[in-house]
Amino acid sequence: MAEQFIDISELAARSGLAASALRFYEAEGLIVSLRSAGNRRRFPRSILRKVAFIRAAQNVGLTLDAIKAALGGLPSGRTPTKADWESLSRQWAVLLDEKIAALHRLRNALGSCIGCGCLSLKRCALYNPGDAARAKGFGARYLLGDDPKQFMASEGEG
Amino acid sequence: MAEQFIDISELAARSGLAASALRFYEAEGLIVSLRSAGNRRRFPRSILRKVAFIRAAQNVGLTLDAIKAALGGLPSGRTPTKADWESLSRQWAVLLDEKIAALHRLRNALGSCIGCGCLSLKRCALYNPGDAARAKGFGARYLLGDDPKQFMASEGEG
DNA sequence: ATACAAGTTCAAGTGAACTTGAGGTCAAGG
DNA sequence: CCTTGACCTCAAGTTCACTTGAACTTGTAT
Repeated sequence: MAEQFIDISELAARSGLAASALRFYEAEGLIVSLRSAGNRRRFPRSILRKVAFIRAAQNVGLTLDAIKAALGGLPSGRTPTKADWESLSRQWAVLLDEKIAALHRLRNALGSCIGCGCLSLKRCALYNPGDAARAKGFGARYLLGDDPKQFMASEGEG
Repeated sequence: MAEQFIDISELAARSGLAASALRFYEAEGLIVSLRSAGNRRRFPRSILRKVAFIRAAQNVGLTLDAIKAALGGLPSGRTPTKADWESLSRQWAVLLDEKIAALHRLRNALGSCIGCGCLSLKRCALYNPGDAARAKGFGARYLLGDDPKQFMASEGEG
């Protein structure tokens, strides 16, 4: 029933992305297209899945380069197989869990902050999650899920 | 005991930001500094709180412009008061809840995806959260928390 | 046949958030 | 006094993910 291929405008409409973005993705090697006699792009329907995949990965915080690398093992025409999905999904799930945990930390800090009287900043969870700053550089970054490298590096300071 | 003011290198160390980033923030009007006789920046200790505030806001997804606007009501030297914190914290809590919810949707989709056999893509939650695509443009974007405007605009299509 | 929307390529521009570099100043140690 | 290194300013460069514009071709409707 449905056409085998879709053109860039339909892909744009169905994916919610601008045509220019899709051309950009193709230029970057994230997606591939066949061409019509008149050189128009013809995308197989499976491209929708791939684009959804790309957007999802982006939302998990991956760069387009990283996504390309993740898809890189696949022969150019191929869309992700079940195994590809499984392995990538597991990796992403970990990233997502980390992101969610970081946001929860921030959310909770914010919750206690709302009624805490932040002007007595010694006790403000958002300002400083531990208690007083025991190590230099141990500010809100830990709370935000950033790599607390200074903290790790200078333990036993205060 | 502690000095009243800190210099840019200490602020950089304690906040985890590069000095160049802090100068940039100052140029953008997000933070303010006094100057020593020799024109070096002298930050009051409360700057740490303000920087933490900025980073937290950024992590919630606000742009520096938005953060500046949020802090804009404050007279230039002032750090956020309890009332400021409360109102901003509430706004952020909402944003955070939305972000967390979006990530949970993605996480759950991913969870069911891991074992779902994505090649039968009709049933893949990540590919299409509803069931079949009822409306054009209703791909992963809804799942990702993006504004599903096309969906809203073209109801009653499929 | 003509018009015109929608497609094409390629180069350049955009905006956010910084970083880097050039060229100069200042404070502390030997 | 002199060097060294941290600081200063200002302009320009960087990265990411696209968008925009110019110049041209194609497909469709009248």
